[in-house]
Amino acid sequence: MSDRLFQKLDHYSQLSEEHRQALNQLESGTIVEVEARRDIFSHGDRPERINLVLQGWACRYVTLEDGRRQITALLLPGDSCDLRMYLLRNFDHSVGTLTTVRVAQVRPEDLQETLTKHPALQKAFWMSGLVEEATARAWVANIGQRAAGERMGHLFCEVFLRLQAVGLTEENSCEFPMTQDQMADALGISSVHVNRTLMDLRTAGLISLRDKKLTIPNLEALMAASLFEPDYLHIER
Amino acid sequence: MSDRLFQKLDHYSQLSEEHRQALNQLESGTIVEVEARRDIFSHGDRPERINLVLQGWACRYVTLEDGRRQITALLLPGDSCDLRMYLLRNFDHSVGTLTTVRVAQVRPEDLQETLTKHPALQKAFWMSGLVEEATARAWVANIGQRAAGERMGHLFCEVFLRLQAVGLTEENSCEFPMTQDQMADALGISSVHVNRTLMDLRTAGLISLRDKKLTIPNLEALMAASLFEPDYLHIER
DNA sequence: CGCCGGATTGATATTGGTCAACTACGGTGG
DNA sequence: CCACCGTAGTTGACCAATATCAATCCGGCG
Repeated sequence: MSDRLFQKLDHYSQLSEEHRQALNQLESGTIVEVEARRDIFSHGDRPERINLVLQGWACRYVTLEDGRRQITALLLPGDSCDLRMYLLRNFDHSVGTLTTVRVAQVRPEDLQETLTKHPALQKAFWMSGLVEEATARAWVANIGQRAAGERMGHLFCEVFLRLQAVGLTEENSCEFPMTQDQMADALGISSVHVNRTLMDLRTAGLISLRDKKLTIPNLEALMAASLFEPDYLHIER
Repeated sequence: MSDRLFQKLDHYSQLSEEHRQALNQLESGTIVEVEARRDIFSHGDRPERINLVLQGWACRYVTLEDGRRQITALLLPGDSCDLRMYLLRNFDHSVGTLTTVRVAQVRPEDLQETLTKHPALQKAFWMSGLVEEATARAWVANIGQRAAGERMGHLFCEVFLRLQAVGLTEENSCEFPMTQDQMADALGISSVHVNRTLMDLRTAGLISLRDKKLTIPNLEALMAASLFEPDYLHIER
């Protein structure tokens, strides 16, 4: 009974207890536990079920023929791996776990039915798709224009705000279970450089990161240092 | 009477003459000509009308406070600037023209009505949204992992295939009206480096580009050199 | 003719990548 | 209990890609 999805959607559209029930209903079907570093689905697969992340972190990623890998999005609790994708013949990217992940598998028809019955949910899901698209564009700008330190800071800000929106932060800290290798794949820099950049942010007092726990003593400061503008997340309510 | 939108959507969903009529109908309302280097809409604006590109090139872009700019997507004839966005309160990015652009402005209600009447169109529009999202992810991977030459080659391949899908290529060439500064903003490299990288591709015989006209003597070769995989475009039919 | 935007080129500075070693630490089998 | 191993993190030395700065060139146009 995790409720992250409800919390997230509630930012996009005014939701009621009834909607919460409907979502819980959806999530209460098949629940699967996937261990870390496994694919939830892979490039080329045919979409069949819709996977909702209940717990743990996953990511979208693309691999080039020669093995280079780019993580293109993080999937946190409350996110959907493949909402809407069942229209496509094949997935054009993969989704893999970063930690152990618990997903709810939903049949597209069931989701469809729920959405038809609840227009507010329909709107909320629709908006969450828009936000995902906006986030992808923000990542393009992040990787294309920002220097390593800003880039990493931007990622930390995004993660913190997204986790906050689903109630997974404390005062000024949250879980951050990615390894430095994974961060390298997400930021488009080498893992050695991730390590050094991390040091810089630490010695600048902007963050601390130990034992998979991220602390941001002054979020405003980190946002300023990273030129982070939160509007693309559309967390408004 | 440009028909690019119809040609594009016809790749996503089996369309008929009737659908073509419906689309022409939609596009026949307000038509606006926007000169080069103007915004069609700007970051922070409230979405009101839906803009369809009939002719010319535009782009989505984000600017950082200090002036750095990243182009996050190209909008070619047949593309929509802001389909679906009217759900959002404010735009989180801007759309600007690269050349003189002719756009059709459609009221969301009119589009909605057409889509309700024609499920095949609804599906096609839906898919075009998915493709746009997939393209954004491809750009993340492109900028994050590829070296300058591959990156530029990837862009050329994408543009060529997208223009081909709407009937805007000849044998092995197409228009390519971007300046080197604009390419720099799209690829996340400096304009000087764009120039040198372009030289490399030219001397490697992979492309020629003169007077805004791009020629790709051997598309297979360019795709291989750029590690380009076309599946994210979902041009299947 | 003179100006201007874009393209081109050279010289030099930085950032970030690569390779390789070494540390820290938790888990596992003997 | 300890030797061993694997994963993740850290560090140093060196190298390659790309940025920056500054000229110069070129074609179109008032």
